[in-house]
Amino acid sequence: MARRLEFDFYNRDVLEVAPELVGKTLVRSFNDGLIQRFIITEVEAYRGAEDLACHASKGRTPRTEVMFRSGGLVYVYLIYGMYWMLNIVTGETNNPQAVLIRGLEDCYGPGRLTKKLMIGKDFYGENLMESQRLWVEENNNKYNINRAPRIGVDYAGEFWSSKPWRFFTNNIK
DNA sequence: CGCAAGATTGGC
DNA sequence: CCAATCTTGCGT
Repeated sequence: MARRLEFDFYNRDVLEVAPELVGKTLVRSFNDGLIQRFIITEVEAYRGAEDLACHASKGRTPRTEVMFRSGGLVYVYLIYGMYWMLNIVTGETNNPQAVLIRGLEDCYGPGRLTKKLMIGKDFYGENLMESQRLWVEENNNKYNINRAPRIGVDYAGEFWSSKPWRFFTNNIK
């Protein structure tokens, strides 16, 4: 079994953490003992209060509060009344950042993968360094990383929506 | 307190 | 192309 990623991995700038999360293994453990592992294939970085595409640009609210904490926690929110978005908080305290998990091997789409992994509201604030039901493991295989603009953030204006803060690999399906 | 919009998806 | 579906943040 591979090593679980710890605090020092997450507590860095999101632009360092996000591309390194691609190729790592997301692990979901269920009550009945079933454990599922998926390689992360696509992510997006949301970086600080100044990033108008980042929810934290709205300030510290009940929803965005967890992003203001230190790295390694989970930020989940409901979009379009239907889909839960899974994010991993990064960076130091009071520097609101998060990585949106957009794709896993065999499962593309941020709304689809949370449905598949049964991740919802009750994962808000989950500690990936201690959780018994969700964490990320090291993966020593190397994958090439591609960069592209983030998806669905035109509302933030071209300056922010054009930043190449989506990271993905095509080594894996 | 009302309301418009949303880090999406699947169906027509 | 567009409806679904409901939380959130902001304006009144």
